[in-house]
Amino acid sequence: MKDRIFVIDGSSYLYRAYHAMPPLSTSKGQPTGAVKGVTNMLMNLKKDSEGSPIIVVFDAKGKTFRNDIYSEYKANRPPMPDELRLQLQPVKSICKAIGFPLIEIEGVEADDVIATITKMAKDAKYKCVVSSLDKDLMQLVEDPDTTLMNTMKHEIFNEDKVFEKFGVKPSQIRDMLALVGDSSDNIPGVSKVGQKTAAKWLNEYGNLEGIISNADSIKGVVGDNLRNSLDDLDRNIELVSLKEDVDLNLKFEDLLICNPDEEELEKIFNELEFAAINNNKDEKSPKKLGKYKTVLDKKDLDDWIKKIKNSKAFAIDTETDSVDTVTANLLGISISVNENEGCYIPLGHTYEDCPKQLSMDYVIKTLGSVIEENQNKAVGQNLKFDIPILSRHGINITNFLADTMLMSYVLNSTATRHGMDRLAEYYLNYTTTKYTDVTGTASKQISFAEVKLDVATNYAAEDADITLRLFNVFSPLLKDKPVQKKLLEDLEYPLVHVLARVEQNGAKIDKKKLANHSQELSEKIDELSKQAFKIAGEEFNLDSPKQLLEILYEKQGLPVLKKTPKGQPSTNEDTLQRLSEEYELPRIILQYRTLAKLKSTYTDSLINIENPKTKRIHTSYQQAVTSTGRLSSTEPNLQNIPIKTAEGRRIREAFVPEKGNVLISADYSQIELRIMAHLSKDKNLTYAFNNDVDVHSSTAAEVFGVSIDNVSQDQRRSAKAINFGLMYGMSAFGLTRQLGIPRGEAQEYLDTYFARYTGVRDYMNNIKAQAKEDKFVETIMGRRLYLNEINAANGLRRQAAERAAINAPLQGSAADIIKKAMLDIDELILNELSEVQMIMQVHDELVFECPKSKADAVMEKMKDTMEKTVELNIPLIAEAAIGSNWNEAH
DNA sequence: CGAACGTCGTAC
DNA sequence: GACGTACGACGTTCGT
Repeated sequence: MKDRIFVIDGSSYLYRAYHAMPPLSTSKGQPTGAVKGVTNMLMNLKKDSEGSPIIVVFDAKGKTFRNDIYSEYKANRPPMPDELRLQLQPVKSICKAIGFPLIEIEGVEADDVIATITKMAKDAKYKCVVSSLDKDLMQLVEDPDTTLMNTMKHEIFNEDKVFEKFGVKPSQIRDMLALVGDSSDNIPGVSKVGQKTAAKWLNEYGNLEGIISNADSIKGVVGDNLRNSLDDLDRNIELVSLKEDVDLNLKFEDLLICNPDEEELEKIFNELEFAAINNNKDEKSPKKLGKYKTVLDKKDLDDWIKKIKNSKAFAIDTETDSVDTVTANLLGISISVNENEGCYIPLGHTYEDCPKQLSMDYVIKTLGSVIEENQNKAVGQNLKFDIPILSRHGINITNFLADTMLMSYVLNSTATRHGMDRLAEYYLNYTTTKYTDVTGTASKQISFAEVKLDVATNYAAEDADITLRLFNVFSPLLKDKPVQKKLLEDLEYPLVHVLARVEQNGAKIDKKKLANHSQELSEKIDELSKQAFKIAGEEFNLDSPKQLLEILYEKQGLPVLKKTPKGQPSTNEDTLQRLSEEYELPRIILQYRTLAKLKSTYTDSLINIENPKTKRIHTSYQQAVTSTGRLSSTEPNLQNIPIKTAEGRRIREAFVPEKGNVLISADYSQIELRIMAHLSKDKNLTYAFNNDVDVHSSTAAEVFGVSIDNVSQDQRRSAKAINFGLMYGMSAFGLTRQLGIPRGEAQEYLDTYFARYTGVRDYMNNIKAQAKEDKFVETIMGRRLYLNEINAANGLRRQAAERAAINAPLQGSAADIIKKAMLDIDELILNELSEVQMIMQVHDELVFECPKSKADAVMEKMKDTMEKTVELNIPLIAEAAIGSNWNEAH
C-alpha cells in the first residue's frame, strides 16, 4: 500500500464548525465556538490518520484569477460574520501549533492549492485524501489515487460514489458544474438545467463538447436556453476548472513534516479558556461531574430531607417513563441544594439485577411531605411537566419559588431557546448529558426505567444541579429588573398551574365524524390526483414542490411568475392562483393541496393523537417559545384549526363536549387594535372604540371620505386590510399585494390614513425611535422583546426589526391580557364554578366546557371577567357564544 | 438513517 | 425585499 497524505480545506472546516457549534466565548468576549469545533475536527482527523501527514489549506485574502475571468464571481457572497472573522487567526495558530503545514496562496483559491497538492502527491506516488465534500473538488477523484472523505462519517468518495451521487463520472463533473452553474459562487448556468438534466445530457453525449455539437437536436425551452448560453459555458469551464500548477514555493517533502509545539498549543488553549484537549483519545473530553449520590436507603434519604429543610432554595426534577404528562409514571426524583451536588432517588427502575430501591409509598410519605412543606423554596425547569406527575403521585405543588425556563424567557425571550441543555450551554458554558445519551434513540431507545442507576444518577442529579446553578445565575439578573420580576412572579408562575390544568382537562373530539370526513377527503384527493396525472401525462408526487416545478415549468412550460428565496420557481398558493386563471393543472393542484392539508394535518392527526386513557386530546402549551409572549400549542397545535372555509370548519365541528355539557367560546374583539388605540391614544381610533362603532367601517369612512353609513363592502374590506397591515408594519407594497390595487393607490390610502390617524402615526414613529435607543420594546405589563438588529447596517434585517418593534407591543400586550384573564378565570373556577373546565386558549379566545344548565350564567361570568381583567383607555370587549361543538360556539 | 432544512399552509 | 407571531406535514439534503 502506498503512503498517503490528508489535505484539509481550512475555510470550509471553519464555516462548518461555526454553524454547528453554539456561540461560545471567553470571559473577555473572544468568540470561540468555531475554534473549538475546528480543533475537535482536527484532533479527530489526526487520530484517524494514523500518523499520515496532514496539510491545511486556507483561502488567502483578496481577489483571485477567477475575478479577472468573470468580475461577478462570488459577488453576492456575504462578508464573513465578525464573530467568525475573530476566530480565523486562532484557528490558524492552532493548526501551526499542532504542527500541520498551513498553506495560503494569494491570487488563487484553496481548491486550486488542494488540486496542486494532489498532483504533487501523485507525482511522488502518494495517495491523497481530501477531507471535504465540496462538489468543485469532486473532479479530483478522476485520479484513482485521490479520494474525498467525509470526516465525520469516514465515507469515502471514489469514482463509483461520485457517480452514485451526481449521476456522472468524476471526469464529467467539471462539465456538469459549468452547465448547472453555482448560485453561491454567483455563476449562472444554463437556465432550467439542474443536476439531473446535466447528467442526462452528459451520459448521452459524453462531454460538454458533445452536448454543444448536438445542441440543435435538444428540444424545448431548455434546448433554447442551452443554445443561448454557449458563451457563458466557455467562461464557466474556466471558472470551475481547478489550477493544478500553483506555485506553493515549497517541495512536496516539506508537506510531510509535522512540527508540533506543545507549549504554544497549551498557551493558545489557555487564552481561549479551553479545557485540556484530549490529544489522542476517542471519547469526548471528560467533563467534571458534580458529586452525585444515588439514594437507596432511609438514612441517605433522611440526610437529603434535612438538606432540603436547611436550604434557602432547592432544585427538583422528576424522571418518568413518558413525556406524556397524562399517563407518565414517576421513576425517580432528583434534588440539589448546593451547586455541583445532587442526589437521585430512584423509584421505579426495573432492569435485571437492579439494586433494591426505596418504596414509592415511603418516599412520597417522607420526602413528599417535606417537598410540599418547603415548596416555596422549590426551583424547577419547566415545572408544568413535573407538577402534574408529582400531583398524580400524591405530591401537590401549588406555589413554587422559581422556574428557570421562565426566568430565562422573561429575562430575554430571544437570547437562546430555553430548554435546559441550551441554557446550560449558553449561561453556564456547560455541556449537559443529553437524555438520549443515556437512553439511546429511535429503535434502540430504552425506557428510563432500564437505565442503570449510576448512569441515571449522573443524568438526573445533573439536571437538578444545573437547574440550581441556572437559578443562581438568573436571580441576581432579575433583582435588577423589578418589573420583569413581577411579570414572572405574578403572571407567568401562576399561569403554570392554570396551563397544567387546561392541558390535563383536554378536549373531547368526535372521532367518528373525523373518520368519515377523512374517508371523504381520501376519495376526493384520489380523484384530483388522477386528473392531475392525466394532464401532466405522467404520475408524480403532488406533494413534492421539486417534482411539481419540473412538471409545471419544464414539461408544461408554464410561465415562471415568482421564485422562492432560494431561486427556484415558486409553486406556492399565490403563484398557482394566478396561473389558475389560464391553466387547469394549477387549479387542480390547489384543490388537492387544500384537501390533502386538511386530511394529513387535521383529520388524521387528531384521530391519532387522542389519548387512549382519557379519550380526549391533550395539547401542550409552550410558555417559553414565542418572542412576543404569546403561548404556542403543540401535539397537537390547537391554535391553527381551520376556520375560514366551510370544509375547514367541519374540523371544528368535531370538537365536542361530553354528554350533557356544552362548549362556550369567548374571544376578545379586536384586542390588538384596541391596544393600539390604548397605547397611541389616537383620537379617531379611541372614539370608535368608546362609541362601539365598527372599527373597520370607521376607518373606511375616514380613509375614503364617506359617511360611515355609506361605506361599501369593498371599502370596509380595504380598511380592514389597512388596519391589520399597520399592526404588522406593512408597506404600500404589501397593501398592493393584499388588495390587488396599484401601488400609487395603496400609497394614497396609507397617506390618508396617517393624515387622519395622527396618533397612530406618531406612536409608530415613536416606538421605532425608542426601540433604536433602548434596543428593546415593552408590553403594557413590562414584557420585553430585545431587538438586536434594530440598528443593523443590513437594511432588510433592520426593517424586519422595525416591524417587530411595532408589532410586539400589540401582540405581546394582548398575550399579557389574556394570560391575566386566564388567572382570574381559573380562580373563579376553583372558588365557585367547579363544574366548568377551561379547555383551550387560542391567542384571543378561551374555550370552556360546562353543564348545559349552567351555560348562560357561566358565559356571562367569563365574558365579564375577561373584559374587566385590565383597565385600558378604551373598553375591552369579549364576545361569547354557546354551542354543541366548537364551530357553533365560536 | 435520523436530524435539519426548505416549502407550503393553517391560525390569530 | 416588501406583513407580525407560531406549528406541522412532507420532501430533500446533510452529517450529529
